[in-house]
Amino acid sequence: MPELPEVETVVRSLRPMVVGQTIHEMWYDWPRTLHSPSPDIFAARVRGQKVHDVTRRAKYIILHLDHDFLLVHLKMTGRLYVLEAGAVVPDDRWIHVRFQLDKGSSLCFSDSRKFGRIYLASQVEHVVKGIGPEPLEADFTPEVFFQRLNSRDRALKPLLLDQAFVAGVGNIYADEALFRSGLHPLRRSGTLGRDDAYRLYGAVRDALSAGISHEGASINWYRKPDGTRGNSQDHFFVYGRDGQPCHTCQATIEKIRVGQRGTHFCPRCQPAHKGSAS
DNA sequence: CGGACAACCTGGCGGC
DNA sequence: TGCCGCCAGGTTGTCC
Repeated sequence: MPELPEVETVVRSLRPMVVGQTIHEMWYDWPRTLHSPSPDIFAARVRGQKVHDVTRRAKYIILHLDHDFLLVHLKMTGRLYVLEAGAVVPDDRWIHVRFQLDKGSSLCFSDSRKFGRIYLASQVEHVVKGIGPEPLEADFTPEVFFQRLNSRDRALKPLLLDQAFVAGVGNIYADEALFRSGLHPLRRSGTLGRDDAYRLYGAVRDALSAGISHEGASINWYRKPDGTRGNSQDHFFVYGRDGQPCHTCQATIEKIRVGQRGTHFCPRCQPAHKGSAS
């Protein structure tokens, strides 16, 4: 579910609520959510540690503690939010982990599909391994992107979804970025010229930035930590718009399968290329 | 290296 | 209303 914009929105919302608070106790009812260390060790080790910052790397939410990093990956349906003491308890039967904070407040991890994972590690790198560049960071330049694209020969859609290639892009923003670039999802990465690559570079960054400015997309499960919805879904060009007219050219948006993932594109704005398989 | 597919899980929705 | 199959924002491991 959550991609870079959604995770970034959660991080920004959570940071002022949990920084400075201490984790006093941990409760859980689905052991597999606690990836590592094992639940009993996890609980003992996290107890008493204070939260100093909340940041993001790729789609991981990172809580900086006294001696460790607490990492949360929301996967498809995970939610992370703070419940203040005395607050109206939400009707949420999918809470699987709770961290008791100061003055009766708690940090809740809810996840209906139970794909989400929580880690406790002394180094972020022990958990986040082999991840590609952050697309919104300064060291990610259009020339670097061009070189990376040309060093591979893969359809653009699955390549953008590959976290080792570029961090944080998921199914929604991959489709949105490809539309913004005018490139077909099946176009082979090795066939891109410098101009194409630079255009895609800008499109990826613009799509992600727009997602952040709209506080993420709430299509189904995603909610901001305060329980409200993001608005990014109201600004999509192609995702979920199959059968509807393209905002740019009025052609009908199509949906195909690429690498087992639903893929939306405009057949007129993103024409097939001799270098693509369709 | 790239592609296909199964797993991990549950809920919502469309179709009959 | 009930049941069934399909779909879903992610990632990992296996096999070819």
